[in-house]
Amino acid sequence: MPRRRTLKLATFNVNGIGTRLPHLLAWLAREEPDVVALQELKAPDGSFPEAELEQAGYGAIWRGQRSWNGVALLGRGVMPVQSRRDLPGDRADTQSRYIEAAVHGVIVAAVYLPNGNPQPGPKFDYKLRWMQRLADHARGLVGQPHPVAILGDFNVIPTDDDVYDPKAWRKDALIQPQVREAYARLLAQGWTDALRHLHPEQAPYTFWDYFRQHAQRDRGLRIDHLLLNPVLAAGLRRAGVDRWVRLQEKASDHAPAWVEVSLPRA
DNA sequence: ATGGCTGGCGACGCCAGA
Repeated sequence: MPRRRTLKLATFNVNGIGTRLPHLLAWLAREEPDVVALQELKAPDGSFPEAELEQAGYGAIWRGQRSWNGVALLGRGVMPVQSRRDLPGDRADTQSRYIEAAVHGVIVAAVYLPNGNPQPGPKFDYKLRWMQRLADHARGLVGQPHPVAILGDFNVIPTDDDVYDPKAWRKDALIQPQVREAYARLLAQGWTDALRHLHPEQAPYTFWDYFRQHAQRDRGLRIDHLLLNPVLAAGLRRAGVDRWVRLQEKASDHAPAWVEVSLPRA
């Protein structure tokens, strides 16, 4: 048997890197993930806290945007080697929602799917087109002989088990049948939804809105997902959500979600 | 059934989030 190594991959929608930097640093120090996908930086490229993350031991690449969106990839002790900073399929799309790199021997895509509200409407149409573009690109990744992960905020509630009250969200873009079908078609390429796979009865939520103390009462949604191709899924060991981050003062409305995988040593 | 909260922007209230 070849020697193996364990890697922890995580995704975290920070809802503003400026406001959330202390939370991010505290979480990195406590949980020590090896690879991190960040979403909703809500900051231009020049405002990314490169030095603070380097001080914390992480190399980073990012694609920011003023006010909205923005994604990044972090590598513990290494600099991610960027392979893409755009999702193919629409040259006119300028929103910062995709970045891809090799990190610790894994090809990792950080994604921030469009919210899609209100639906129906142009924003919902954009969401569906974006999901189709993601599926087209992912088809070329899933069968790679290397480990590949797609990590991020998908803005998709996959099933009624992934929301505290499906009725309360029935008109929302995140739960619409077309969106669920698009997500199911993506998975059918051969991706493993890691949280669902290891928690088939009740997968943990990853988002709780700011209303009515929903975080404290665990009335949430599972919309941040970690998709693994078959090579990587073969080494899947554990998966979870660091809900303690969501319960901090001034927290993001999302918590970090993570997987632990065992890989052959290169 | 509705409105509840938060961040960014830029200067008081608005847009967007999910």
